[in-house]
Amino acid sequence: MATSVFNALGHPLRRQVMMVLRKGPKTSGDLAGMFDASWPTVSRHLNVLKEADLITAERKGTSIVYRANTSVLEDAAAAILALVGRDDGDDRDDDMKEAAE
Amino acid sequence: MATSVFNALGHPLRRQVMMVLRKGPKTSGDLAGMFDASWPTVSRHLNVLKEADLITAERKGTSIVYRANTSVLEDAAAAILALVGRDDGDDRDDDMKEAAE
DNA sequence: TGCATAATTAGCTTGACCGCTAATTACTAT
DNA sequence: ATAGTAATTAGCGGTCAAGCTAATTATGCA
Repeated sequence: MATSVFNALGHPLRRQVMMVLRKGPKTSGDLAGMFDASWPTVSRHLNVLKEADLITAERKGTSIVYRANTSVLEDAAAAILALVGRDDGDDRDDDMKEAAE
Repeated sequence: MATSVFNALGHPLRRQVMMVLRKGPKTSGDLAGMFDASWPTVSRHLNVLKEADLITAERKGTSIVYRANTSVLEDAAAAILALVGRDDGDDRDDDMKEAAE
């Protein structure tokens, strides 16, 4: 889960999409028109964000409306802060072998 | 900058390294011994983290000691929170064309 | 010097990502 | 049914990430 979110955010265009979407919903066409990339390219980036659950898609007549999913962003921020150690995590287990995600 | 940080965090093993390092410095050998991956593989992951400035490396005799760079993690968390819009960002500019990183 | 240990770099293979154009699906309206 | 607009999927070429083993560099010590 965290992996897909961070990978999704690991592309400038996708972060810019999130920037736009945080101010309100937009259709795929709206978003495609805002960037230099071709429409199909933007469309695939949107799909990456959707797979990471960072945005939701809803058909509205002939268009598809995208919305930001802020809760997942908050979770991601929390995951990073957990890495900082601010919460003084008491993870008494230093053996990471085959304990992957 | 944000791109490299998010991409670095977009791998489970690298996040686990950060988890370990937040509790204190470790040598490359220590870290390599904690995971299933081969030493060279771990070494390259460490390099990715270093390129993203998430960790620092310092030679200590025959070993190399790695330390977490918490400030970059905090910046990353802040970057995500900025995407959430909690700060009510007044970015009056919706034209993203050729304004990449 | 010469040997042993620590760690990285080199080289290779596999699989994924990114961007494009062209083709296809989905829906609306006439 | 047909045409038109919205959006995604298919397919292609190029590049980059991830894993391994083997080779190389760097340091410490007898």
